[in-house]
Amino acid sequence: MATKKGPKYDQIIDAAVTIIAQNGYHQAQVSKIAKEAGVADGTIYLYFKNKEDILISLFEEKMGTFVDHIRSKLMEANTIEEQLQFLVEMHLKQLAADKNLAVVTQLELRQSNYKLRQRINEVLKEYLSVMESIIEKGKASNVFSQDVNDKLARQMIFGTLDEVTTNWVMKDCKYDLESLSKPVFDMLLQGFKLREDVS
Amino acid sequence: MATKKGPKYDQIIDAAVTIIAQNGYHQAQVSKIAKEAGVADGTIYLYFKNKEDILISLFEEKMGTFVDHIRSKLMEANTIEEQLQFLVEMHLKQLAADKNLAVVTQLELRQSNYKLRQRINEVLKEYLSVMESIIEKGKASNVFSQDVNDKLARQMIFGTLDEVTTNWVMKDCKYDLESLSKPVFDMLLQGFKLREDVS
Amino acid sequence: MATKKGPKYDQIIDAAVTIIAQNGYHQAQVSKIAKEAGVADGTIYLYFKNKEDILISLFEEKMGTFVDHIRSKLMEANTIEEQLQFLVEMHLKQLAADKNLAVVTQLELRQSNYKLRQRINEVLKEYLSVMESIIEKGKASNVFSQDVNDKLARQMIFGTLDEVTTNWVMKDCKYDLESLSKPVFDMLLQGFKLREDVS
Amino acid sequence: MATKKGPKYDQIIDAAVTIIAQNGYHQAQVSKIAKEAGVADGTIYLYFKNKEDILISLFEEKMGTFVDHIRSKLMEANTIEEQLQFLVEMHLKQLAADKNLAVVTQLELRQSNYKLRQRINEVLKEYLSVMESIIEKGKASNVFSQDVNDKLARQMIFGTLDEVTTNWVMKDCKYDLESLSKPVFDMLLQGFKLREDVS
DNA sequence: TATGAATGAGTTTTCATTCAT
DNA sequence: AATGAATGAAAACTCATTCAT
Repeated sequence: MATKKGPKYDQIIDAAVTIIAQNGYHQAQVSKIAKEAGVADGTIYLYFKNKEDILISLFEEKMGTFVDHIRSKLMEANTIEEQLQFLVEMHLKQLAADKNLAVVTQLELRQSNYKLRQRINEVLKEYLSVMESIIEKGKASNVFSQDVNDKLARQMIFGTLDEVTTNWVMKDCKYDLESLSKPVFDMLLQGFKLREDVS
Repeated sequence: MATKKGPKYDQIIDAAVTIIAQNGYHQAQVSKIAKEAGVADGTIYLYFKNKEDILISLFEEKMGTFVDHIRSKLMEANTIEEQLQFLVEMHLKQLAADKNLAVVTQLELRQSNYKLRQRINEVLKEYLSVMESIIEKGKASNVFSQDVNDKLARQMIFGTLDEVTTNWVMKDCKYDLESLSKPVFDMLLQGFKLREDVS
Repeated sequence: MATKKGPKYDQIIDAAVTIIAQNGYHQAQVSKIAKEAGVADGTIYLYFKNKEDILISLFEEKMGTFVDHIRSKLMEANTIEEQLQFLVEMHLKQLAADKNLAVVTQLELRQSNYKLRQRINEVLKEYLSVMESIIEKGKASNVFSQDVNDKLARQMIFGTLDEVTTNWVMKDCKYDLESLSKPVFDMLLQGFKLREDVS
Repeated sequence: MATKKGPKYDQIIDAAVTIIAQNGYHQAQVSKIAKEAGVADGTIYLYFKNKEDILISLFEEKMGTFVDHIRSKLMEANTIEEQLQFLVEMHLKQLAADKNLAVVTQLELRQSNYKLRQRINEVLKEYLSVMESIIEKGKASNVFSQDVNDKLARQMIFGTLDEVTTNWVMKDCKYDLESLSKPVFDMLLQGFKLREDVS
């Protein structure tokens, strides 16, 4: 069984990111990943239960770091507005910083089967709860409108960030993604803010 | 070659929706689709060039109707706000009305390969341009803020609607999707509206 | 069943020669032949039992004419030598005159299955017996050596002519085939002639 | 890719000869060959790029041995006549000795497509050049007539041997092929020999 | 731990032939 | 006689996973 966390564990995950980004999900055979990682095919199975497990682990590892970075940045925020701002900034910044990873998470991993995608969604839940807690606090502190539906608001944040990033990846990462955080943040904030004059 | 548009053309497309929704993208063999459509395997190839062509045609046909319905509804709108409202309503309403189709477009077809997904994106472009023209008109008539970036706003609309619908599908369509149009519309509108007091 | 010999019968056979020469044996679908002949697919089956029957008939018709021409030319010959000479000349001349047919008989039809090739051999028998009768007469009139084995001599004639023609076809009929009849005839004649001094 | 030359490489080639001889070219499925060779279907593809590659390799391997044997026998020849005699003898002897192989090369492999047949012709070239060098030396040493055309003479040798062997195979190898080498050799030699009295 | 040769299940597509009109 | 839409059987090849060394 998978004796996780040798030095090769990380080698294999990084090789998977590289190979999937280069060849696409359906052309990322285990043997290619093994070769890129510099190990034998069989060795993969000492660290991962099966191919799906590589991809899930890849997502868990990378997403774990991703969320940790966001969370620690949020600690620095003094206001709800800043929390939302930092989240948007960090989301785009981190994906802009690792284009291979962006290609893999935004395009390639979505070609995976239903089962894998449900596991991915579970991993995402932690991130989504970070978003929801910002919404809740925003409403509690009367910065956001009470009319805002927590779950829908979270879906708007995630859906927008995801769509913005996917478009950037599909345009071959040719423009600056990070600089979009300010206008994206502005629109989201306006969408949630307390409205003086809602009919 | 594909002599499109007999009565069987539609039979096959509808069979494809049913089979993909029931079995998932990767378990939707041509022979299953043929059986569901009540034709022989080979007959499929009188109407479609290959399996990929079935899926592209499916998307084109259904998306065509989808956008047409939205467009004609938009004609009835008297204000920009109503246009955005009708678009959100019709988007959710139509997907709520055909759950099989929703499963196929939100989940299954995204497992397709890069090439098919790029064709899908081309088909989507027309819909996206409908969204962008609402943004443009909103800004031109000073209902929306000049600070709003057309493309980002469009990505927010689409990303939000897509995420909302995907979540609904992944929860097995258990709750009422259509009733979400009002709060979703509210958040989006707030996000774009002219702001009295932007810092 | 095949009501042979309408005007379309010949149209179809000629279409078959054209299509096979242009596309190769394995790319010569019945529907292509029908289209070239200007008839519907189903019409083919009013004149031929099946696809194989087209090819056999093609060979029979063309080979019949081929042998008839040779036979009538042989009537003009005054000596055994001339008979052999005329046979070689006519063989090469006729194939040189219809390159499509040469491609079909020398290359494409040989890709057919064992059964068809055996039928072709039966059709060839008549031609082969013409060759053998020349050998026999040559030996009877003491022009050819008694040591010559009838069947082997016939195989040498046919094998040589066939190989010479096949090489010409495989070189895209780029050189003059007919002019080879003199040297080919010379070699064959020498091979059979009475030898003054056989060791 | 084809990591040629394990013990299984030869097993598979021999299995292919057996299966093709028994079932015919078009009934020689990869799975049958694999079963006969005692390996899994997939194993075939560790040694051969595709099915065509099996057949090409089969021909190359067997033809290589075939020509090598002839060449080394020719070294023992003291005269041009003996060279021609040995070539004829060895050609017929080797095919007579492996009837399966004879069936495959004389009948079945000729049903292959144009591309494969052209590869086969390339492999044959080496053998044909052996024949041509005999012709050339025969003319140089004034044993053969200067009137003999090198290429045509080679075509006569090959065409004759090929036709003789094919007839034998089509008669189910029922008679003795090897014993035909003497009369065949005699006719060929006469065909090429210096003629005292050529008109 | 590590290797890598071997396994074998699974699916799209073509095309000769039919038959209702 | 003529049509042409519909039929349905049949086979090469890939690649995740195993296991003897």
